[in-house]
Amino acid sequence: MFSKRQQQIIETAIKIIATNGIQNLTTKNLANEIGISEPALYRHFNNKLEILKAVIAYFKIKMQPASAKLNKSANSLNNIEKFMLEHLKIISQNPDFAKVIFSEANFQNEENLILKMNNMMNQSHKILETIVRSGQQKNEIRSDISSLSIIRMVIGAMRLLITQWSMSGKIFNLEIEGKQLCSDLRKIIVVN
Amino acid sequence: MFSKRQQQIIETAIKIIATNGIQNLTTKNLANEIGISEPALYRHFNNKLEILKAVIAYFKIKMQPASAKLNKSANSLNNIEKFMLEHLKIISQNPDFAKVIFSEANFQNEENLILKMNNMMNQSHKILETIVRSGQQKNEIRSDISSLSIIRMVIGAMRLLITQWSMSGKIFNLEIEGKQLCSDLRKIIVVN
DNA sequence: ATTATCTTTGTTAGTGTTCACTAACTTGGT
DNA sequence: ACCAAGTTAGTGAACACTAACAAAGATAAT
Repeated sequence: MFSKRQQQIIETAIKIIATNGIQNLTTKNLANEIGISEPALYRHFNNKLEILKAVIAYFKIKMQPASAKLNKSANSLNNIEKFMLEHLKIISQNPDFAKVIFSEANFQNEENLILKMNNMMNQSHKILETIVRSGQQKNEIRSDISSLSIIRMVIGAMRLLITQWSMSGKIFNLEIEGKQLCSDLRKIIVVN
Repeated sequence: MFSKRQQQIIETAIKIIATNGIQNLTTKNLANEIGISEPALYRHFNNKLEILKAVIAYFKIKMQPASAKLNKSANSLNNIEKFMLEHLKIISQNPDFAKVIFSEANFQNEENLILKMNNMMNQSHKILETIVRSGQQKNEIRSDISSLSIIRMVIGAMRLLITQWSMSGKIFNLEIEGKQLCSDLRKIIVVN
């Protein structure tokens, strides 16, 4: 899909956005950071927008394993736990992702980028929705609260946790804190 | 605090950010939208950064009433509900806020702006923390889950709801959907 | 094995456009 | 007469991107 050089450009772009903000992602900074000239970038991407699109596609590829590991037949509470922890693990291993991934607003000016970003997010939501719904049917998850609310709590809390981790300068262990959040979420949605 | 003209500049800046993204907040667009010349802006703010600082200060002023209405002696669950609904009400009445308020990443390049934005957010968190802690002490809120997790669920779910509302083009009623989320949150944290 | 050709990937130097901001002047109210 | 708040015209710097050329490696003909 992406050549070695393209991957290097994408990863460097992510690094720049994460450390200095998207305003500092200029062709000049990007080329300097890699150690090539500006026009060399255009041998690998048609324009800057294509680079941003590639960044989003790159996220998608990297995040896919988090959902792939789910086993639909397993206990739904365990699946939610796995869903959360796998996501947190990937973010934890790719710290630069955190700052970029929740800054949808940064891509606001380009219709296509918003759509791509939203699609990526919605994909995760839909997977979680399937788990929650089946959990409620199997009477593993309480049904006196709407599945939509549960999804909003799970994803909302998870995203906030990641944001807090990123904003704090990663002073706490994301996966450990995630496990605490996970077990608390489990307690409140489980059927007694 | 802010003169009439300054307020107009701030509100127009928010409008531009909300509709076209922060990349389109240029002195030219801002001046054109107001109907004055670019240099006229500089009669009211020293530079563009001061305008962005004013935008954040403006949010702070507008959001304050949401916390001011809380009654510390009241039932903590009612207080949480009021906390959420008052916030949603203000966002609902100022739809442009939504797109700007959660785009902290946009201000990433300016140290001071991040700090100001974070302070604003943390203020809300601390107020909610006080409510939750006292609710657990009064045995109105269950204590087998950490207050931190509860705060993350409440604020996380609320922020996600606002994001979804904003991203969807406001196709649903934020306050009605908020009430549903609120009552579900209440059910799961209440002591039975 | 050597030479010729093509393709890929890089370079230097420069384009027009847009940016935030300024100098200097004007107008209108007190 | 003064001062706040506007104007026109223009600044240098930074932006994404391009034209033209150079080097190096792979392929293929001699």
